[in-house]
Amino acid sequence: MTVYGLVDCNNFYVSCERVFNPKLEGRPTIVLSSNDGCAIARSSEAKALGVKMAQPLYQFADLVKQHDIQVLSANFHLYSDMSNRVVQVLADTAPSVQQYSIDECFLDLTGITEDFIDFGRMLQTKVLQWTGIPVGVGIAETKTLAKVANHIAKESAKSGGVVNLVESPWKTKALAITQARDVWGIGKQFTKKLNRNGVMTALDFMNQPDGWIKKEMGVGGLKTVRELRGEDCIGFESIPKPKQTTLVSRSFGHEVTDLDSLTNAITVFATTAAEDIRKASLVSSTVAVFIETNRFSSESQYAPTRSVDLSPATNNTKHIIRAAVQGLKEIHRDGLKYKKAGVMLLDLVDADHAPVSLFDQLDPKDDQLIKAFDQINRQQGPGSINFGNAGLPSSWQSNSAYRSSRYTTEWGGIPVVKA
DNA sequence: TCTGGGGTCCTAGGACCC
DNA sequence: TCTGGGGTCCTAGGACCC
Repeated sequence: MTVYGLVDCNNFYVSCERVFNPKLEGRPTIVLSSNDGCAIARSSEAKALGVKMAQPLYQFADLVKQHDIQVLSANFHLYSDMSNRVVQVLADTAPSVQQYSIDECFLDLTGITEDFIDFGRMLQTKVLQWTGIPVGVGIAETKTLAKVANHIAKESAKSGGVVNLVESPWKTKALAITQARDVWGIGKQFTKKLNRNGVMTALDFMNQPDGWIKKEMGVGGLKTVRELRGEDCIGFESIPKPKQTTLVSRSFGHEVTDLDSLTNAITVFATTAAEDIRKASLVSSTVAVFIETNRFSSESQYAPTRSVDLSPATNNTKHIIRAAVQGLKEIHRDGLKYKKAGVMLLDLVDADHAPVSLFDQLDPKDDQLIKAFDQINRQQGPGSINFGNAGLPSSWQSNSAYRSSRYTTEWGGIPVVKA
């Protein structure tokens, strides 16, 4: 039997900000999504004031004023660096770690001989001490149950942030106090369907017949219910699977109409996406580009996507930009106001196992060029050298009015201690 | 005025084949 | 009016996650 731990950072982005700005401690604080759109992280104080997850800023601007809520733009360089530090501490401490998201890790605790609660508390203390990030820990026989345990750990002050459901007499109680909508794998649509049928709690859900669940929720629903019953259906993966797609997209700070500005944005996105897959030693055989008018506007919408084949499969910025810009030209229509755009790289495969066609013509200079490109940007800093017009000032830049420093990833951002 | 970004998996249905 | 039956493969879209 496997024992799973789930370590989840509390209000992760807010906690990262607090590490470097202790004045935020105890004050209602939120972090906004890119373009300063919605609240994507809320301190407990902000939650208590009624700020909802993913709520647009303009909808609670009054609350911000009334209660002096501290508002920050997202600083993903900082968060992903802090995330790596947390994962590192866990990896040094637990037998095996699987990073699940920027703020969550599953642990394989099989074989741990000491008391699980004690082990959880030790992890909590160590992560807090070494990184400054507070975490909660849930422990159980399946990942889905570990998620339940973690959820309870967050809600219940008594737990001190650590809950163990392994062979626990409280398991049934735990499932009875967990709402169906809080179960991992049950989202908005399924919650509606379940509630309509009188299924309100995780326990209710667990007691539904398999046939009904399969019919209403497919094989995914079946997996979830079995996991709740204690049957391990997902398993532990210490080696992450290579990703299959990558996406770089942004909402624009202002509406954009001209093809030049869109070309600039698409060039920047394609550059980032290509760098992304080069780092992972992957190549793509399809690039897809999309543009969108404002989807919240009452005016008619236009949101086309165009895929362009790359042959041979590549991670070369030059080829990827060329394909993306070609796609953009095919879908761009004059006279529309665009609010968002993006570049996707699809069908990613390992660069060493890339399919090669008989008719592909490879230019050895391309390879040298991209190596030099990466080297210059590594030595001189990101964006020192660019393809096309990617380095020019642009009219589409996303809003980011309240961003903190890149404390841990840029020389200029390192905090200074004044004597 | 203002509304995120980045992923995964599953399924239904069409195209195509014999 | 009537209109094979299966297979496979691909894609779009819907559900979920953080």
